Amino acid sequence: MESVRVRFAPSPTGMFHIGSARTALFNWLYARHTGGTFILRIEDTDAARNKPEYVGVIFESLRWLGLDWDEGPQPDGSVKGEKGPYSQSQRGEIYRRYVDKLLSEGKAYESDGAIKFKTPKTPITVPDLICGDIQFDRTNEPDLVIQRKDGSPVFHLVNVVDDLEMDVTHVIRGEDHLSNTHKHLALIEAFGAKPPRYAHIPLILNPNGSKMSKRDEGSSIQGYLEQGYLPEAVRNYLCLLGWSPKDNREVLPIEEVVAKFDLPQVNRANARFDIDKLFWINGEYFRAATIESIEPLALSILRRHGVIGDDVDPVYFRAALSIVKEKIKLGRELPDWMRCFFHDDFEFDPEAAKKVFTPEGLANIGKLRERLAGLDDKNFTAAELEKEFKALAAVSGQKVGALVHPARLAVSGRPVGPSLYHLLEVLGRTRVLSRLERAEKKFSP
RNA sequence: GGCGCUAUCGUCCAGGGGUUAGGACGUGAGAUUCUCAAUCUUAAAACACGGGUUCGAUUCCCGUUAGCGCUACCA
Repeated sequence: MESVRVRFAPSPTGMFHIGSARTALFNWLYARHTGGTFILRIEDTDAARNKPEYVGVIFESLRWLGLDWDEGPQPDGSVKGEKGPYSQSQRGEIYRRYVDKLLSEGKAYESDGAIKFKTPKTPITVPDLICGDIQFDRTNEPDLVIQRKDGSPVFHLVNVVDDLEMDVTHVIRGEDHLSNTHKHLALIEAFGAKPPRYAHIPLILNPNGSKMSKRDEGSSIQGYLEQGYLPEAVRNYLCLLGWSPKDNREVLPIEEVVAKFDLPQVNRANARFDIDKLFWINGEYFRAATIESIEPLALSILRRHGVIGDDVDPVYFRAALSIVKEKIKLGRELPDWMRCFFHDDFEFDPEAAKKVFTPEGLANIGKLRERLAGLDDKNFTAAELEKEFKALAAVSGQKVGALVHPARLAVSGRPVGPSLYHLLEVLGRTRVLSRLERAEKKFSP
């Protein structure tokens, strides 16, 4: 049995589409499952749309998703693999050779300056690992342009030639190519070569069922990166679009997907993109993540939003992050939740202030301040603070919530947040006491 | 228009000739908690339609409809 060789062949257009990400993922999964080779090839034949510098977007997106490739151009400028070059813009000579071969054998001809391939008009069967055998009646199939008037080769030609030259054994690609595959098979036959196996995976659609295009909301991988999604979560979600572990589980480690993944069980129906489910999966990963693993993400988002600068006390930062992390699902929520740890000049939620900073609420803040002032720095811990709150509630005959809510708003400006006792501990005695006093003065009539 | 693919809760995914058609997200209700999140309990929610085949079809076959794709000197 020959070793599996699959390829992912994106165009450097400047954005990395979520559908491309899934195609790359399924290729990668199949390569890793079979112990085969995953090739990255750059399809940059369309000079008008592609820019060399955009190749970096492809590298970054693949690496962010954890999809490593065995052959192809590398981010450091080197090239791995013996079947290169891996950018189509550098393979012009190879394509010309194939076109000449067709020309000299009378299988192609010139027409208005372009070169056309004489498409056979007989029926053909396209065998597909996911969709099964599909028949195409080619009686009315027009001849295929394989080289433009300007001498550049078209997609169908380069795609087929590259797959042949790179010894690709399995072509795993979007279903939008299914109806094109008979053309590729015809070309391969004309070259006298053995075709790869094909597997067409269904498309990702918008929530409304339309095709997800570049401009659609949520179609760009960079968008997820910027919003603070975790790559493992995005990857996990993508695995579930068209594939299933069949045991009703949703969150599962990639190693397990690699072990179980196979082509015949890939679903044949298009899937709609469900951002709510991705959000939920991200929350699962977020909560399970260690502080160390999300710290870089948190630092970069908070810096980008001006919540912190370059000099942050790492111990204080981690303490704050660890109590906030339990409450949120997405990195993007961090700035709002963490501002109060690093800034005194926060706004008070006006609605909450109206509701909580009542005369009673403010009186409670005063009582709290007196009571908490009795604690020293060493005793300013969540456990001790909880005791104090409960004791004060007991002596004043109130529910502890009557103390908690004004206190939270006074120290953070927000009606929601992490566990209050932990919040107070992390903020520390000095900040807490001065903020309690400030709120008391500011909101007293 | 022609050709191709597809069709199970709103969405994603199981299932499969006889099932109370299962799980997850989301939604509703309740419990718990200092808020929120989480967690727990619970509810509503689907086999597109019409013909066959069969004792029996959501499952197999055909058709219809709908969605998507291809039909470029785009990829």
